[in-house]
Amino acid sequence: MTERKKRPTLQDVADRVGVTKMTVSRYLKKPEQVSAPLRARIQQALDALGYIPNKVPDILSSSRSQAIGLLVPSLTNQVFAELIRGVESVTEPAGYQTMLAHYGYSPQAEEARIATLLGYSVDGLILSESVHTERVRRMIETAGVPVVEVMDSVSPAIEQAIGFDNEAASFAMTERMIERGHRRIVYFAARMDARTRLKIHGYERAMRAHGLEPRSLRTERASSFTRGALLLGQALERWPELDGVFCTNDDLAIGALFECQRRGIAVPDRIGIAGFHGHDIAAVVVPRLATVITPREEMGRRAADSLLRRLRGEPAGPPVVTLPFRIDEGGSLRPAS
Amino acid sequence: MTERKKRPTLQDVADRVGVTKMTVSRYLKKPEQVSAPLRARIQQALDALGYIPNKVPDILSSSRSQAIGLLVPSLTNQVFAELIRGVESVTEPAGYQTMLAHYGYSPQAEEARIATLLGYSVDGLILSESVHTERVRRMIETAGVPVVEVMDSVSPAIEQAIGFDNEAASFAMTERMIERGHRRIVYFAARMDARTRLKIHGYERAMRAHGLEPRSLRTERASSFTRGALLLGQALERWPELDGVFCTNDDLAIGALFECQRRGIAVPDRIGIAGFHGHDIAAVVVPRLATVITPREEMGRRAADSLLRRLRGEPAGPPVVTLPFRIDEGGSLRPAS
DNA sequence: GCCTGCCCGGTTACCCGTAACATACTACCC
DNA sequence: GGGTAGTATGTTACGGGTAACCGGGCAGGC
Repeated sequence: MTERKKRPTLQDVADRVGVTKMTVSRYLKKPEQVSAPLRARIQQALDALGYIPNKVPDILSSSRSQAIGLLVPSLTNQVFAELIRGVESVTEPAGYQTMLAHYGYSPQAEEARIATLLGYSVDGLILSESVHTERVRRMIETAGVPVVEVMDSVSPAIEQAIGFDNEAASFAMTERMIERGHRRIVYFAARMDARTRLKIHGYERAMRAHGLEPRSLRTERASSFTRGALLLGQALERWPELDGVFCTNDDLAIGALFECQRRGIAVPDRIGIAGFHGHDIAAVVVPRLATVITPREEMGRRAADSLLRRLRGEPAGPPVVTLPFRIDEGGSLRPAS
Repeated sequence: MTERKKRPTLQDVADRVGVTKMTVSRYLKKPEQVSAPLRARIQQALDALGYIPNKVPDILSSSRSQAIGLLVPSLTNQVFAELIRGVESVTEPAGYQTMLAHYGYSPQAEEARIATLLGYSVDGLILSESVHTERVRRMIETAGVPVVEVMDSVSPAIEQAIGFDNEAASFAMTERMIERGHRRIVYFAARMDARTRLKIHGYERAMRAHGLEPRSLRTERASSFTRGALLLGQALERWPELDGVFCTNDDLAIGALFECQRRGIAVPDRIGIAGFHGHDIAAVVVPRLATVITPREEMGRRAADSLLRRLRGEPAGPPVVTLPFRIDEGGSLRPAS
């Protein structure tokens, strides 16, 4: 059991058939160029030895891996699961492998992941961030691989950004809450990344535009249902008269919603609650959660599409693509009068 | 912009310094073997060119990639996110790269993913399934890489299984529901994989042991909150007198719980609800969800640990490791009398 | 002065699949 | 029968980092 068996190579298969490995390689890639009798014998040898194709030598000599790297900050966040699905719906049919890496919202970790991916010779990168270390920009530049950034359409892109306008989305939802009669609205933020800052800015701009005072509660911890519940408690202590909560994502919002239930606070009569992203769960809680529905899967599709297009040598398209978002009021805001 | 700059190699760096690439390679791996003045000049050249280490040639010549493959059926499922975290908490400090692949519960897709990973010369594999195609077993055998299977501790393992007893866990929760006074309990299952079958079996065994009639509702669709809500509707139509629902995972259970809220059905008085896995959300819904808390992260840690150990040539340990589960009654079962 | 040993850098070969080119052989035409 | 085209296989070289081995120069001991 401990004798290490070397995995079979093309040469092993070739020896067994009595041809050169080139012929076997041809059979695998362009079978019609190999005579019928040989085809049968080669296939037999492949089966007998259990040959597993080895991409490494080809990557080495061609410097092309037929793989792209996809970086997401987190895997537990539903948003990125849907982004991944979008990317793979394009890369897979095209015969490209997607290498997934996550970096826990840390720019340093992102840098390390990118270095690793480039070490495997990925042909292109999709990043979920618009803020990067200087070394990231340099690496991408010297590696000469195409890059697309997703999730945001505001910050200046390395090459191309495909996303939506976080600031505008946040502004729009805040206005909607105000229209529905909510006034003393508190913003719940978790991790303070660039996108969160944009969203807070949108919220504050909308509040001020209506002569209202913005108030926000921030935590450095990761967002979660539990965290949303905790934040609601803190907010009520600090601003007992609050009548609206706008959360940076659905997790916090759902947590806040449950905490209201637990405390017997009527939603939306006493407090209106809104989330961000529009996940499955927003549609099933009672009352349904008001949320901003963002084009997560579409961003993935578009980004992958643009990347593959460029790998085929086609032009990159516009440097910024802004996809639309949509507001779903659910049942957690006061009804329109 | 369109001139493709080739990414710098060790040779380029060496030329710039006036040494051979071997010396540069040494500097990167064992700097103490290079004289101090050269060290400085090499570092300068590395910075100037922005050299990015290339793992591919080394993988080719050593057949070792310092990477392991981790296969999970789904990324949207919280369970696997935690499994991944457990694996990486071990592989990362050890300097191993984790290559993630998902296969949507399809054995054929699993086979394809494994072939791809082996094509990149991963040094070992962690699989989340105990049922595999014949070709999967053969590939792993001929590739000669160590494998660990997680999530289940019952089915015969390829080499080693680290998991928990799905059947026993399901049996235990069913008994608990019965103890709490629920009798006409319906089982909600989604995708019919091997683990689901084990869980159903545990449920049925417990029901029969108490002279109760097992009833289950199955759907081939993926489980989700929405699906849980739908199943509850169907179940009530078919068995209006049901007083308990045991779901194959928390998502379905939460969906069912909300549907009860929507219909004004009292939980747990009229209907008791239990889920499986013990995610974050189970603890925040009102009432808290009864659920089986499974050792997701620990399975990942143990599996990675065992795999790395074997890669260092140490013995594999027992072929089956059964980790404990725990039942959390939450508030969605009737109180103990 | 010569040998020993160390330090530090260079040389060589290897991993394996495939692009590009070369060659053998057949068939067919005028 | 010589030329041409086409088909089927072989030959060669390449990619880039590193293990294993080699060798020059210098210090220190006797």
